[in-house]
This record gives sequence, C-alpha cells and structure tokens, in this order.
Amino acid sequence: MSDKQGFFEKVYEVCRKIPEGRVTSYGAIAKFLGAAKSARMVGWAMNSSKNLEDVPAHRVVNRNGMLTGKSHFGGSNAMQQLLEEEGITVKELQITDFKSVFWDPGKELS
DNA sequence: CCTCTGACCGACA
DNA sequence: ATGTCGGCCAGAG
Repeated sequence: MSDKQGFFEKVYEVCRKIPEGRVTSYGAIAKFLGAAKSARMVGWAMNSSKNLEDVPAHRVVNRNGMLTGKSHFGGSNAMQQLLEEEGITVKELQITDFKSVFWDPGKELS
C-alpha cells in the first residue's frame, strides 16, 4: 500500500492532511518522509501537484514561512489570498505568527 | 543513455 | 552574522 509509492505520492498525501488554516514547510514534509535533504524535491512535487486539486500547495511554504512558491501560483498574489482566506495573516509573502499556524506532520500525525 | 535542473535546508568558513 | 556549497529524487532534453 505504501511501499511502491514514489516520493511524490507521499508528499501529496501529507499535503492533503494539512488542516485548514495551517501551514507546513518543505523540510518538515521531507523530514517526515525520511529525506530532509530532499526538501527541494518536495517543492518540485508540488509543482506536479498543482495539476491536482486535492493538494493544497498554497499551505506549503519554506522554513522562513515565506511564500517562495507564490511565483508558481500564476505569478499573482493568489497564494497569499488563499492563505488569508483561511485566516492566515501574510505580510509581503511572509506569514506572520508562522509558528502559530505551523503544522508539523511529525507532531500532529505520528 | 547521459546530463541538468528544480517552489529547499543545513553545514561550514 | 553573511555567503557559499553540497545533497537528495525524479522528470525533461
């Protein structure tokens, strides 16, 4: 069930588990998958996930809580809008109270 | 088939 | 504290 799945599929699964109004980081997901050094791939996986509607890539930001992938959301502030719609305050592509809305898959999940 | 890059993170000087 | 480099997996040329 979860042996033949590739890295991407695992990332998608975790992203779908992200509760509304919460955000996580690429490294957190990568670390949860057992590949903290593959954080780059997590973002890349999201790039493919943008084709999927079940994967809220806008809830995934970098370690600084910055919307680094905002550029990939159509080149507009769509990502920031979505986050604010969920109650997340964003300032200049940077999430305020990031640690307050931070969702750790290794902590919340198990 | 081989090479390169990609929405990052952590370590080192 | 700031800047640079390496690392991981997978897809495209």
